[in-house]
Amino acid sequence: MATITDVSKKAGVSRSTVSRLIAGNGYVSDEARKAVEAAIQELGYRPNTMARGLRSNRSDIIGGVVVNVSSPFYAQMIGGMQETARSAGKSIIVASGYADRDEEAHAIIELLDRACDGLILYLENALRDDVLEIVARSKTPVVTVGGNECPPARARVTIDNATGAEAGMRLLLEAGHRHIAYLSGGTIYRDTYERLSGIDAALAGFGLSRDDIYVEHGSFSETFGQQATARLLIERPQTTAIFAGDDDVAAGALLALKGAGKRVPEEISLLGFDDNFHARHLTPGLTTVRQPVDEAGRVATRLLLSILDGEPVATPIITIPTELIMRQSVGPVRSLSPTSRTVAPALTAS
Amino acid sequence: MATITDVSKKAGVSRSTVSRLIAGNGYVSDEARKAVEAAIQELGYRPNTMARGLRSNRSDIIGGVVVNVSSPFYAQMIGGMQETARSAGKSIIVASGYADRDEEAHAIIELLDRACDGLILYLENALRDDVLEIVARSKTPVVTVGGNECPPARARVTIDNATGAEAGMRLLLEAGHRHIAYLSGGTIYRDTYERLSGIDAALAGFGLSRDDIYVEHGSFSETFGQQATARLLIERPQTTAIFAGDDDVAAGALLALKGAGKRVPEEISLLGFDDNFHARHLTPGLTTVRQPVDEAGRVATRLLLSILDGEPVATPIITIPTELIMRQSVGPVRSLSPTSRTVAPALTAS
DNA sequence: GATCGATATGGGATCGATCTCACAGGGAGA
DNA sequence: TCTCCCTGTGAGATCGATCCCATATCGATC
Repeated sequence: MATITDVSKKAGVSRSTVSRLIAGNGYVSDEARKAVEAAIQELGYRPNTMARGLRSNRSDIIGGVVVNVSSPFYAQMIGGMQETARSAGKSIIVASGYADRDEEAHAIIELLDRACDGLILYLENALRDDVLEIVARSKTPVVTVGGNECPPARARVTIDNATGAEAGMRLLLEAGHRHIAYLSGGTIYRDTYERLSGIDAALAGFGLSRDDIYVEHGSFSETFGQQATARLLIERPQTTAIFAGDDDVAAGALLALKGAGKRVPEEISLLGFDDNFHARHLTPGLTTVRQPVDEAGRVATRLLLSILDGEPVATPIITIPTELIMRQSVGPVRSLSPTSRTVAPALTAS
Repeated sequence: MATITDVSKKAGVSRSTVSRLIAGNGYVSDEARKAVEAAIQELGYRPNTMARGLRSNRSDIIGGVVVNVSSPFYAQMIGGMQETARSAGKSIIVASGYADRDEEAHAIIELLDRACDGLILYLENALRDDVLEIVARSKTPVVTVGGNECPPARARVTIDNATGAEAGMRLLLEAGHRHIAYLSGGTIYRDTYERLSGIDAALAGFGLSRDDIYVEHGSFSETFGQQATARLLIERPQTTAIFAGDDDVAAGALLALKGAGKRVPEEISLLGFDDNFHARHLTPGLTTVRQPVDEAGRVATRLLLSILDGEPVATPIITIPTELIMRQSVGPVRSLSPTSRTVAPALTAS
């Protein structure tokens, strides 16, 4: 591979001049510029990233940690990150934290070793103390997405769980539902509490409180949705609507409902959260609160890029709005004859 | 950050000794080893990746190009790659090629600029000539996955499309179907032809040929599946089974079938290909040919790692077997009374 | 006792860029 | 004319590791 010295020799200038031209700083005469550009072209010269990085202490690599790169949810976020990073000439290395504190620690340290210019973290646990110190010492700027708060972060991107959950709950209440079950996710997540506060707000708007609905905590998984719903059908048969903590929980709930021969939404309404990849493929299509996770990835990356450019971060917390996606799984309550056959509810499909 | 010189000073040895210890080659006395290890511990020393890379011309980064990192299909593959690479102490940078020749070229060049030790490519187009030359000149080993052949590749991992398609078609034939439509993907993919050859083989086993079924070429998309199926229902109402080019096509087909009030599998059977993320979430669960794409990612990475270790590549082409996943969308043909209500077919659910 | 190989260590060149500093020429203003 | 600033260029130090080579010690073998 050609080096900068080869280029400088061919162009009859010094390495410094070539370097200045490439970096776009300092003075370069038109004559020199042309000669160097021709030499670069002819030799097919590409600067050595390592040498540059060693000297300038920049790698042009952004590190990302998500729960699991294989999951469609995070894949979307990574897509958003990559798109944005690419337009700034940076690449992305992602690692999985597998929702495990030590795995997350390992992933972060690995990324720091790679001299990432900055980190975007979607963690499920608080940072281990030793890692916290290492991150701080490295002075690598950090932006977090979703999840819980994380001390070293210079900025945080969250999705507006509260308003999303509020809109979802209001949808159910406006459809006349009063026997509502909320199958929440795990209690270790900030998301969970934010959503609950939104639910409270919606309930309050109808003169109700959380005591007027049934709330069960579990995990963000299909299994939980299925098991909790199966239990629910036996213990609380009066339930007319289920609000699932996320679409996985909703998918599980739907399996249980179908298994019990319940028609959705005629007999029971089902509302999800996330707008996962498969939400629109469920039957009936799942009405859900969309979390624009790709947008979160883009925003987080943009934030990090501007921090790297030395721009002051105006708003250290950016909240991304959710969106209610209307499909077919929520319908009006049938209070008098809950098992009677009804026409499909008049909600817009998407 | 502490450097190797700091460590050597603290331990009272030379940098060379520290370097030898870390690299694990050359001789280091027990005494020196202990002193150095203590110093490393105390200073929290971590070798500078850039400096190491510059000198040794290794980055410990593997570059990957897939069609689209956001897609669940490729996310799975990336997960497999990452898992394997991690255990060898390497990281992965992935870029999207968006099935566009120039985008793919751009992605590859970007990865080469990052001095990736090797590349894993899942491309949809032949490499641009100039890129081919650059890759060759860089001597970076390349492993390709799926898709078409790619000249610079030292090894290739393919998924056994032919056998998979053969097994799928045989399933339909054994269930008694004779009016079969195959909604194929795009004609630019090698996959397409491999699957067709498998289909031919299955047909031959029943004394039939491709002329005895209906084949339509389109693209690997839900839209194609939906439109082609809608057309099919009008123009070839005798069809009793649809074999979709992939699960997206199948999802589209299912939408069209439901839209037309057709019951699956009672009135018409539907078979997919891939075992996409949402295959099991469709209703009915989609019987499909599983492409173990995560395994392909793992195998490709393992191959690349052994090439990087200088091991001779015994088998330059590795074929990964597919697997028939039995769910509920394929049933026996109802030749006499195609619209009569039937019980669910006796196939194993998964 | 000389030779040889294995063990152990350090010195210094090197990878390919960036970046600071010194310096030169030329035009403007005092 | 002298000074000062702007433009333009190159020499050389530097980043933090690796790696080749020289050297030293020690025990075994002839």
